[in-house]
Amino acid sequence: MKLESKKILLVEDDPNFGSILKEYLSINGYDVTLAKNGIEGFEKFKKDMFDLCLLDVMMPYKDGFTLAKEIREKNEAVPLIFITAKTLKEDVLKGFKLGADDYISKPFDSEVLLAKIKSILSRRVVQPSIESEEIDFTIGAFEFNSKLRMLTFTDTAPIKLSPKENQLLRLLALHINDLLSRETALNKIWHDDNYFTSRSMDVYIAKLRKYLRTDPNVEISNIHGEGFRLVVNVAVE
Amino acid sequence: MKLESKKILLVEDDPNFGSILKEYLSINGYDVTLAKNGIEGFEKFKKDMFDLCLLDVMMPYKDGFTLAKEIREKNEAVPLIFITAKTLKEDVLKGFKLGADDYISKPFDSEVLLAKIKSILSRRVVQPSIESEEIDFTIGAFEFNSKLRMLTFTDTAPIKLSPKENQLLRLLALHINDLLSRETALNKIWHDDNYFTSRSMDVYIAKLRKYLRTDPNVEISNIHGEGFRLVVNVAVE
DNA sequence: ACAATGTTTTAGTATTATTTTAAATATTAA
DNA sequence: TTAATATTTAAAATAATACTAAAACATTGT
Repeated sequence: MKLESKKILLVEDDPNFGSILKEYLSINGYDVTLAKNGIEGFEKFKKDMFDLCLLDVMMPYKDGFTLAKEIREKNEAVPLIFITAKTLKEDVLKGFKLGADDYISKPFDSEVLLAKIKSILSRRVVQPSIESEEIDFTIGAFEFNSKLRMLTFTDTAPIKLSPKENQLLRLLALHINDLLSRETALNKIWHDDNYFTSRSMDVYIAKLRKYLRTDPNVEISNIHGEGFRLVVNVAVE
Repeated sequence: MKLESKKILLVEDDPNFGSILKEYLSINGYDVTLAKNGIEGFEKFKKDMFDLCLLDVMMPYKDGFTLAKEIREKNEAVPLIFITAKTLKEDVLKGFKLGADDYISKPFDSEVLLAKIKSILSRRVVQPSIESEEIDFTIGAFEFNSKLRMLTFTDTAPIKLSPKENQLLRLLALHINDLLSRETALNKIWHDDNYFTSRSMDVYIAKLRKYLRTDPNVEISNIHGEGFRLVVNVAVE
């Protein structure tokens, strides 16, 4: 086991197949954690940091898609590869919509899987994991806790944000006073960039603007054709 | 949503299949260039910048792998997807070894291909091809931020620039005190050099002149028959 | 399973921003 | 002087965004 080996979370309910695959990947230099169902998979995911997740789609209790959704809520960047028994087109597309990087159908050639994993990991720039840990933000007179999804204005009752409102405000806050491109936001939050997701995003921008109106020094300004900018005006004496 | 569509190079020798696929991708918002063999493909690759290449493996004269190798020599980052007629394991592995991001075997479902393309493009880290010093400019008494498209004159409210105004001012600023030829500007911004785009550019020159009038030491001067020059006069004591 | 509640998408209309075209006038080079 | 090139303004054409309300979907608790 190399010192800096990449960590893979493998969630697979078939114990036989699971342990063989784990063994194979380990031999090839990966640090593999095996979970035998979606529930256990999510537990392990929360406890540790992984470079890639390999998720079986068909599992009892909690299927791979549901698990993927939960994982995406915690981490929008970790690469996901789905393992599907049958190559059902709907399943494949559903996977991509959830932000999959790839899928592979059983039975598959282990060398091919290995090549895919390598390809995906090699192309990824190591994300400054800080981004996934930024939780608290100060936006003008607001305090925003993205973990609790709460936006608080000085001693008034906090506003509860919906998941999408929260993700969008968080992205804006991470780029405060700077451009957050439509493309980035759509890819990170909606995992798709088209006319409809774009309209949907506009609706959320309108909602956030409404919340943020309480402080006149805070605004979300549009950069036509590019994206949005969360601006905090500093009062000048 | 048609601003800045992603450019795809499609290299496919079957003219029928090629044009259908090109049409399909175009409808879905991509700017597709079709080359009918590896030689033509490489020519086109050298002439332009692409966001992704779709390469058929089996082609006369120069196969997809050879082409991929040449492309990789020029550009080690551009995503490659191979289209293989047969799913020969050796071929697939060879593709990955050459730095493929994915492969897809004929016949394939076009929606799945589209999902893969989206996934790959959305995950690629937007390489900061623009150096940070190429974002901020000082033009006389102005500060110009080309990322936020803002032109600021000492403590007055910043002027928001439109995309074209912004691109043009940026090009002028990059060539400050030097000639920016009409041809260069038209090709870089309008991607076309004809009578009408030239008139359009004149309109933008007029707009920029209006903005820049605030500082009498800054001017855009014309070089008849050649182009324009952004001049900053240094005050002489 | 059901209703109640919350969330997200879709749809429609209004508004605003941007780009191109047109036209009238001015300037320059030869 | 004259043909080509440049300058400007205004209007027309196109495209992107704002916002609201309703529909569709999902979640939760009973």
